[in-house]
Amino acid sequence: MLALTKKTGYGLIAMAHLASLDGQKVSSAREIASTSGVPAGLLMNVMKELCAAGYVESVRGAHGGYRLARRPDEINLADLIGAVERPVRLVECVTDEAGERECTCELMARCPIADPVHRVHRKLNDFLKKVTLAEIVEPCLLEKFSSGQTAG
Amino acid sequence: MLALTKKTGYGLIAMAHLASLDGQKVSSAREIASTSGVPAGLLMNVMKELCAAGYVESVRGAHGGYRLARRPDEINLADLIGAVERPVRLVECVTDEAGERECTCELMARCPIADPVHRVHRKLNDFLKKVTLAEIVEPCLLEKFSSGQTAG
DNA sequence: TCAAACCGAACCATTTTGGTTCCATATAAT
DNA sequence: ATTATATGGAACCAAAATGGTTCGGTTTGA
Repeated sequence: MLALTKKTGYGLIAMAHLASLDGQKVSSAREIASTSGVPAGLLMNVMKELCAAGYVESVRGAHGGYRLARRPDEINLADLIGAVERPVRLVECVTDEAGERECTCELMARCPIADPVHRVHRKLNDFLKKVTLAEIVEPCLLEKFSSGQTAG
Repeated sequence: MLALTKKTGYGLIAMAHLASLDGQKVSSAREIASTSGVPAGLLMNVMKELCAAGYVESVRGAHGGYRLARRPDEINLADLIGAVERPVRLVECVTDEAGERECTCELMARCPIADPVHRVHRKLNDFLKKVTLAEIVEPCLLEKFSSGQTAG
């Protein structure tokens, strides 16, 4: 459908939330969920994936939670998508993000559009790599500095 | 999954095929299917949709088939996607291609990322609008003019 | 009249998504 | 120690989307 999944959307919302925290503070998945209105159980799963992918750090046990593991401008949409949903793949016959063909699509031999479409795929990926969490999160940060830390 | 559906891929292949025909010649869905190795029944459906959307013209009856209804440089990927699959929609809360919100997403009121994500959606759409059939089809056209009409 | 082609509409199996639930482990507070 | 709260890991399921088929109808050239 050429759409992000809800998991990615929820992940973005959660990362935006975490970006609005200061210092080493953590926020639990349940907390993020209730603040943002996202289903808690699903968000828990997403957070685990974000953690496994190294975008957030977890603190276990009571008063635990998550915090960002990288600066927002070091996190881009393409990688984030790869962490919580299947990787971007404009067409089936391109599996790695560089757009190289590795598959054994039977159409490939006579497919008249493989090369140009792979080129488009690479351009799409470049585009997504340029979209950073920093710019998605920007209004949240503004809010953070103007309204004095009401989140949480 | 942020991927085109196979229908869109098949549609592109078919349009590329049609672009390689000269003049007012038509090619039947079955013919395109057997040439390109795409499942015939499904391609028939896709062709109907492309026809309904005005990208190809149909000639009914024996010796009928399809031909392009527009110049390849007047057909862009964003519109084509809209014709054969559900429209591009980076997130749920944006339904029209301009990226304006029209939905009534309950998260909207407290969603911290709606505006930036909509901005990204618009940029994605602009990108897809710039990808024309002409550039996807280019190698086919080269083949057409160099090897003297072997296709079909 | 017949066969080839489009037209319209169901119909179905598989895959993906969205979401829940359960159990195990870690840890702060009592 | 016990308990409440958290993550970690994995299975599980329903709903939606996709990929593909099929059937009956209409048009039209031979």
